[in-house]
Amino acid sequence: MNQYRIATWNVNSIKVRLPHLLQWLEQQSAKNQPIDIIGLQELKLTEDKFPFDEIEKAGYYSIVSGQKTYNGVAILVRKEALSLVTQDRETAFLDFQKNIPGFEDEQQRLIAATIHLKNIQPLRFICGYFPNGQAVGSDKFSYKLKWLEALQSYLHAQLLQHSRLLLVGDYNIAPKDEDVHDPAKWIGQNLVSDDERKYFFQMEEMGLIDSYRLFDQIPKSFSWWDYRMMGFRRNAGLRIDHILISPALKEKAALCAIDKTPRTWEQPSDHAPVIITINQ
DNA sequence: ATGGCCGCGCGTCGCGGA
Repeated sequence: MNQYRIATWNVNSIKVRLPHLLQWLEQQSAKNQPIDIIGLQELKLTEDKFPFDEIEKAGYYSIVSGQKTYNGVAILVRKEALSLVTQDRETAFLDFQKNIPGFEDEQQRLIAATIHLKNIQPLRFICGYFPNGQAVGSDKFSYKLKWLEALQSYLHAQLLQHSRLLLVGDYNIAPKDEDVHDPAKWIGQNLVSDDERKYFFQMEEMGLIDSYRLFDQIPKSFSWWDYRMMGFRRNAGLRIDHILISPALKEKAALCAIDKTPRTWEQPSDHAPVIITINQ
């Protein structure tokens, strides 16, 4: 059976992490499990500085919404996986969109495109770098909630147009206490507070499914670990990177996993990639 | 021990990250 693998990864600077990205993509291909689409977050550079050529040499087309120093998101698609009619750079990403329509924002946090892979129906792929929020009650937290509010309306409209939709990225929300290494310590804090979790649950009420929880997972599985305090070695992490899928994709989902391998490499991103496997 | 780490920028500390 044909399967496709779709991933998300907050790379925390594409300039610094390009070798890791290329190594990881190569490693997946070598296992005969190539990543067909990947959403990247926290590029921390403008589009003119994005390494399009190196990534294309590795077999991927990219589209980018970049910003100096902060934020920035991209979608990569494996050229070989593209359908015959969308094999060119110009047709690989259809209905390409940067930012949430109608939401004025300097910060580059969202990018979306429709992608036609070989032998399967088109996928609407939305990649988001949700605001961090800094601290509950801060200005940045208000911005986070406004952004989440705008995202809800956008998603509602997108779901009406696209039955096969994925929303991937760094949500900066740990939806449940099982997604938190020490829930008692984190109670009510940024990333975990009810105010932001409410939006995650609203997305689920809209029909979106947290694909990671469709499958058995090891307890205390996380996607981010603080650089400080030996977070990774102590497994003091949070699960804040997610792949939500629309109902039409639920029966097609075969697996969802976090790959901690790149987090063990020298000079890693603080986030690990999350991968969903979709049956044809 | 509530800190400790990173990446970035006209930088050699402050900010943002989560």
